[in-house]
Amino acid sequence: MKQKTMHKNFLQKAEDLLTSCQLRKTHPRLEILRALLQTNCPLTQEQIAERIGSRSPDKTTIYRTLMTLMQHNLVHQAYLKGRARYFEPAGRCRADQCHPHFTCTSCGKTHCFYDAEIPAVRNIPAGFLVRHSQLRLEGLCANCQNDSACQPDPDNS
Amino acid sequence: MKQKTMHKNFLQKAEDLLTSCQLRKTHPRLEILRALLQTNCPLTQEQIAERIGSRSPDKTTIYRTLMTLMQHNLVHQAYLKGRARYFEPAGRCRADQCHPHFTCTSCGKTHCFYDAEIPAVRNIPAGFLVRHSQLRLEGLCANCQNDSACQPDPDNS
DNA sequence: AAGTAGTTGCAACTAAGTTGCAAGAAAAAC
DNA sequence: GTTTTTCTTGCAACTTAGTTGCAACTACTT
Ligand SMILES: [Zn+2]
Ligand SMILES: [Zn+2]
Ligand SMILES: [Zn+2]
Ligand SMILES: [Zn+2]
Repeated sequence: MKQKTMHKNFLQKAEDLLTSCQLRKTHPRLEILRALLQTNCPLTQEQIAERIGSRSPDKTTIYRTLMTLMQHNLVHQAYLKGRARYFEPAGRCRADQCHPHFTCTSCGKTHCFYDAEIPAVRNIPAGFLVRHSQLRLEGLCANCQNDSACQPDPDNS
Repeated sequence: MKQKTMHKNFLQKAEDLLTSCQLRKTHPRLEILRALLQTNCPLTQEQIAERIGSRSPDKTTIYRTLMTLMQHNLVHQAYLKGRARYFEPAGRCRADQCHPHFTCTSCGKTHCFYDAEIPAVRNIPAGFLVRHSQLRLEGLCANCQNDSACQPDPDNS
């Protein structure tokens, strides 16, 4: 029951977001947006496809849809380790700064710190106009601190 | 003269760094380290090869050398826009935080803010042990603020 | 219901990075 | 200073992540 309600809500929210940007409410867009809204960490194209499952759109469509959603500021990228691009809903950040992302060096999981705040940076060189900032944090998550077998891995890139 | 002196110094520094890690002082390692030490912004494999010029090692060697240098903490990665990996000498950062990187949204150039400092982040969720932080800044560089033709480009990824 | 403009899937392609392995070069041993 | 050992390199082939062109399709408009 509760599941179904949440499900409905995310789909409804996806529709509302598309409407607000005057974008067509196509099946791929609704599914992709819903997948992003349902999770609380940034996802790659492949992870989005996995979560949608067998009805997932082609990867080309996923990338093109993400580009469209980024152009309309419904989605943005997080810059994490590794070569893949990570996407998440915009609108969980302030205009001048994204929420920080924490990646555990032991288990590799990334968490969004929605409520953490980046204080103003000191000693910005003269002449630069800073408009936006993003913070990447690394360390150990609660699980990996407790589990003695988990030690930070110095060469995971 | 001054050029030659600086040149000599960077090569000497590269040798010293390799010695300090008990790594063999091979031609590719010296050239790659020197290329990184000579510049003041992070470089991709391709940019390193360009700067070394015709005597540049194979790209496989460049990547493998960078991995080796990272394992010995002589080099680390910067996480910037785009798909390529960027490398720079370690040792221009504090242990708990890298120096911030500023990327101009208009011209795309990246600058290292060696002296800027990230104040402690507030509201880190309980249970997480933060060991390291990296800050990415975006905005307009001095040139692009003055040049009226330069406007921030919302969709350069 | 028909028209139109925007969207999708497929196949082929590109860019960035990795792997296996034989040949080559540093350092160590003699 | 030559030999031996061990580490390092270059090449070719491969993988992964993302992009492009284009014909078929579908959401919205009239
Ligand atoms: Zn962990
Ligand atoms: Zn996030
Ligand atoms: Zn600029
Ligand atoms: Zn830097």
